[in-house]
Amino acid sequence: MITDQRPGRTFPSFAAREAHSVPNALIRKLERFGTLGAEDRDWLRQISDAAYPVAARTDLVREGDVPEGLFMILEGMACRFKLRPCGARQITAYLIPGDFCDLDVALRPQMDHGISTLSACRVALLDLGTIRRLTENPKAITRAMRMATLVDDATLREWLVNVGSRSAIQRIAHLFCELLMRFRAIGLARGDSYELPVSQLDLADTTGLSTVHVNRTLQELKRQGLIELRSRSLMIRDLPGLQALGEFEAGYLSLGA
Amino acid sequence: MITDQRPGRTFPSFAAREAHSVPNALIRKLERFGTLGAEDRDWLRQISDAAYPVAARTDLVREGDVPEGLFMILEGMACRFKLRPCGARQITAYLIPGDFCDLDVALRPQMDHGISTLSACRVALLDLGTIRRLTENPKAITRAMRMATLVDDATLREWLVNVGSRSAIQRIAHLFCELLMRFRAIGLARGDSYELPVSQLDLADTTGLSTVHVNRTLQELKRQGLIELRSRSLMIRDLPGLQALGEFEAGYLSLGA
DNA sequence: CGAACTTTTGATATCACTCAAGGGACGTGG
DNA sequence: CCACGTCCCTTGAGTGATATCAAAAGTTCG
Repeated sequence: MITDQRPGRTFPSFAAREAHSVPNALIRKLERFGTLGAEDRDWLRQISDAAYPVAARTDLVREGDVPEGLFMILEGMACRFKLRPCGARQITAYLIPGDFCDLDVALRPQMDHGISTLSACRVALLDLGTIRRLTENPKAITRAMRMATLVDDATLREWLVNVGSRSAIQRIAHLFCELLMRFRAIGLARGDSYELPVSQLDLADTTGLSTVHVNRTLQELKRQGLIELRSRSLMIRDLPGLQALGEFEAGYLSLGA
Repeated sequence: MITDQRPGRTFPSFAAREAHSVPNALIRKLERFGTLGAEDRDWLRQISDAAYPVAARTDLVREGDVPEGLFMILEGMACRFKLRPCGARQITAYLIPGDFCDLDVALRPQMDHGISTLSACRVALLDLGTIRRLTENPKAITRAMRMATLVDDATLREWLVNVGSRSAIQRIAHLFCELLMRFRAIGLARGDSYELPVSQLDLADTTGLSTVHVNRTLQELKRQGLIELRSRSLMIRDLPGLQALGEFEAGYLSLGA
């Protein structure tokens, strides 16, 4: 077993690095879906500036809540999830910087799922009035946001395929490839590695596996020389190999662009 | 084994019965999300009238296609699906009368999944121009369609929970409950039963199980007195029991309304 | 009445789960 | 600076749910 954990966590440096790149995360993400005007970018920058910090493992919205607006994650990682009566949690999406929850919140009388931070985050909240204006009078930025939502939907379908029909090792391989591409797209990957502030329990609730089996599967991925994972920092050592194993095709993330 | 299959399929009578109720399926569905004007209803009726028949097991769109418009299912059942390199199919959604695929097609450069009929269907196609007009200048009907899309998303999340963390018997129980509610909502259920023109192979590709295990699980559901299933006609004998088993909560289908 | 598909059954294999316990790492308070 | 509690990760052993393989029986349709 290659454990070799460093003494300290990487969170502080993670946060420090993000402090500079993040005003861009949201903009970078949306610009992939079409050119934004200077006005649009200013507006997005204002949103970023108004963001506030939230501790790890904090609920932003709970299932059944009447939504107050649209959350945008500017730093850190969060997730959508559903809870089963027995207490089991299924994570249905990861939210990384630049991601937001659902342009159509204003139409939603109540949440059918919860949203919770996985790591410490910086989060902004767009109020319902702003969203209504955006959706009732669509402009360039609305279009970009709608395309981002299409990607989210496609990602959810990929996750269903993953969990519905792939083996444990394939599920994790696929997930790690997906996250690499998403972190790259917002400038938060260096080469083939990125910070993954997520516990093995979180991975288990994501992939529909038990924690024990996630642990063993991660070891197998390391043993095969496909990844390294220490201190919540993931390095992909053999990206083509990992992609082949997880049947990862990046198309769905960029909508073919 | 309680097989007791009737000599003929029920498709003909199914189609005949639908011929009357279907002009309403789309309208009934959208009216649950807000009052439509007479003009809106007329427009929907025109769409219904322009629908054409499609044979069972026919692809409407394939992954990678550039979408030509928005499909609406007016009779029969269809599905969204993804294919894995090995040929395995994961069904990611069932489309029943009144369902349609994605108001934002116009933004989608290519399909990330396929759509195929499961039974014989009547299908209408809205062209891209119409959709652009609809989305760029939202009106009552656009709002209703957006809400329908929110329900589709919520359903997809439920499916992920189903496949990601429930047992075989729970997955099928949950699915059958969901379909009952959806068929009821468009007037295609009689009491606690409905036509389910779907093979056990289709159910397997939906639930992430093998056909063999689907078969055995269906037998177990019958043995427990929860359902009857003959000639593609499903009768739920103990709805509360089936709901409890599948942890089915109808909320996500109606957005809490 | 034969071909293709679907459902059913039996036997065997395996992937992933559960239970149980030990070992790190980190934070806190004494 | 140490003692303690809490997470999180790791490991072992045993079990169980579901898959796979193979084949027969029923169904549909031309």
